[in-house]
Amino acid sequence: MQASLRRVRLALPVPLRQYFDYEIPEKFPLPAVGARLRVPFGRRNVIGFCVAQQPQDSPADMSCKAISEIIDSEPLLPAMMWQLCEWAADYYHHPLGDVLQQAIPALLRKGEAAQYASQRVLAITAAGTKVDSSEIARAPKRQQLLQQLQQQQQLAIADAPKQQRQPLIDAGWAEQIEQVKAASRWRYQRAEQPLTLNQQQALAVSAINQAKGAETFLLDGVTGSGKTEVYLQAIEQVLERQQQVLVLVPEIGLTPQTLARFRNRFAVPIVMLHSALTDRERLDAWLDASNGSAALVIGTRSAIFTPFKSLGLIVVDEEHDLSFKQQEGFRYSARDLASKRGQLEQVPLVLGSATPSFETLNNAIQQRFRWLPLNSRAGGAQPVKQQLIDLKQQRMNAGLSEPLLEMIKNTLAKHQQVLLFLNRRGFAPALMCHECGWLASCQRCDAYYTVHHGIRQLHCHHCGAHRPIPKQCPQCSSLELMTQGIGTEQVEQTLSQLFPETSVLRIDRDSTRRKGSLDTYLKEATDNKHGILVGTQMLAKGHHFPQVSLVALLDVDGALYSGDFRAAERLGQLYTQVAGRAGRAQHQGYVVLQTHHPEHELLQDLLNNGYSHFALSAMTERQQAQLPPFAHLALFRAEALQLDAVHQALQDIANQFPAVDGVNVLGPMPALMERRAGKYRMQLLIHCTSRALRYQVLNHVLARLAAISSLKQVRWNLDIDPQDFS
DNA sequence: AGCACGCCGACT
DNA sequence: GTCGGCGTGCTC
Repeated sequence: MQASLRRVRLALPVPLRQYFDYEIPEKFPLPAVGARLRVPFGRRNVIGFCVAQQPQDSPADMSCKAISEIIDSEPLLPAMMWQLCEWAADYYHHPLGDVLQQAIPALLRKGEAAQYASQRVLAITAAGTKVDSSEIARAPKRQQLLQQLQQQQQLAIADAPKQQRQPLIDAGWAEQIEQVKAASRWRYQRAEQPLTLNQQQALAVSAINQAKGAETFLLDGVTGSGKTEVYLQAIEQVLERQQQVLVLVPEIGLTPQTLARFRNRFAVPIVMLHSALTDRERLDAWLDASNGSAALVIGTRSAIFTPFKSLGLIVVDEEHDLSFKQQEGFRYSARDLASKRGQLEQVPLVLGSATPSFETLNNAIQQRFRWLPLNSRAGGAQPVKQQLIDLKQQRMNAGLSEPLLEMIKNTLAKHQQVLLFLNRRGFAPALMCHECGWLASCQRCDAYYTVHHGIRQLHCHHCGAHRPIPKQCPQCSSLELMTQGIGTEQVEQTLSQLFPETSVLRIDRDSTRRKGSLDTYLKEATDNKHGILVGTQMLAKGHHFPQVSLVALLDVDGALYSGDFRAAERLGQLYTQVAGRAGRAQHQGYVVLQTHHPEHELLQDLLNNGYSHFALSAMTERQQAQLPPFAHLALFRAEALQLDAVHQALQDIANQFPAVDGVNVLGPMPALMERRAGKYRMQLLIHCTSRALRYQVLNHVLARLAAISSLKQVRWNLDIDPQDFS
């Protein structure tokens, strides 16, 4: 019968919503569910995970290829991680094979054994143990090495120079052997005394420590209120119990300073997972966490998939940060997966932010999360003074109003720093003909070219196309071409001219393209080497410049009237984070906002009543409009060279949706940028009143898509809980 | 997603 | 004459 077929079902690392069955030749044992296998797939070899042994429904008349290798004799991942991946594949309606692939380090994806690399070590032999080291007293270096070996049994090759070790090897006292690092144990040790907590901090620490099982906490604290100290003291208690801790931080927040803060406090093995690691270092870190050698793991988004031997606490710092959501392929939210992981492992989760996302705030309001507010600023820092500058009727100089220039002048006179934000890099966002109004636009996108003065080029920020700046209008041949709008490059240039005595530093994607230059610039900025800092959002996150006392957002109008319903939330977060950068030290801080709409209600609310109040009002609007977090969205995106193919494919998807109360299908509609890199882009928005409904209806629809031929003409994907509608 | 096959423009 | 551009189709 079918059960006699020696077959396995595999989840392969391809974005296809199906499994693949393979024969197991007699010479192999049946692989364990969860083990990796190497198999031929099309014209190449891939590594997949076994999801079922001897699948009963494998069609006997279908011929299957044979596997080529069983890599793991037992499941690669602990049961908990396997469950998390299965849950994620299900929740995000994403193929399990692709989820598993993203959940493991690159070397494991390539079929490497889940082991430390073997290292050559110098080990003492039986003869070497017995020999009296004074025999070679005339060669003191060698004698010292021998004594070291007699005490420690072995040494890394790097610690034993060839000139000294070779004679010992020749004498038969020592030998070089290949050795695999073993799991190590640690004992909790505090390196530095904790700070004294204020009442709210103490309350927060004790609430977290008394958590039963999988409780989630929102640590809601303004900048400077001492969130980190709460993390540290909550972590300490977990480490004391010999349990491990996972800390997730935003992409940009993983700085040497972050690490230093933890290192200084705890004398335990700490592992950092950041983008600069080699594949080998990543696997070693993964193993350290998995076998318990690491006490603390600090990492960005993908660190949520790190297996632990004994996890005791998860912390997500700056939980509102967008970098926790992966924006391509498997579009998971590490923050939301952290919540699921907390439930699976029955450990508490701490979400920290000065500006919580509306999703998290709503969960706190609904009492699904326990709300721990911290609202007193530590160290008695003065509150910043806020100012709205109405740009209507103002004379402007490269995006800078006269009142703002005056404030910059005053700040520089006091030898304090100025921080300016403008979310547009380049010199100007467009080039226009003064005679006929022609605008230089990208051939492949629905977008204008951005003018970059420094490199004398027009750049399309959407497809990367570039060309020289034309001298003449191609439409009317006029020579009067002028730039339109302001970018960071222009602000930098103008400020350098206006304040020739002051060093102006620009920090954006263009100025920091060289590896390591961001760190260098940030260090220079911290050391007060530049009076004025101009940058994009990149400059807003997690950096503290003690000498900054004036911060300004040069143009916030785009966020007030944007097509994206989350724009106001983001502005509120940016403004609040940025305001926290002003005057954390002893001097009075100022934060300035330039706008043409000073009367805008949300803006007034934000300035007069603070982020929490602003968030509650903005959330009322969301509730009235039935938008997240009061509804649950999914977004199908599709692109292709022919517009009608894209439209047809999405229309066919839309037609699969049953008419159900609580499910609304909106579209197909053009994407915010309908044409990008030569392709037409459209989207289909699915709006549901509950998660459960969304889950069911998408399962129903996705099962039917394989039969739809129009989908083969386009590239499409599905985004659950989309954060961005471009 | 790869990877190959397959058909049209600028090079040795 | 080919190298290579990426459009199209397939993967147990």
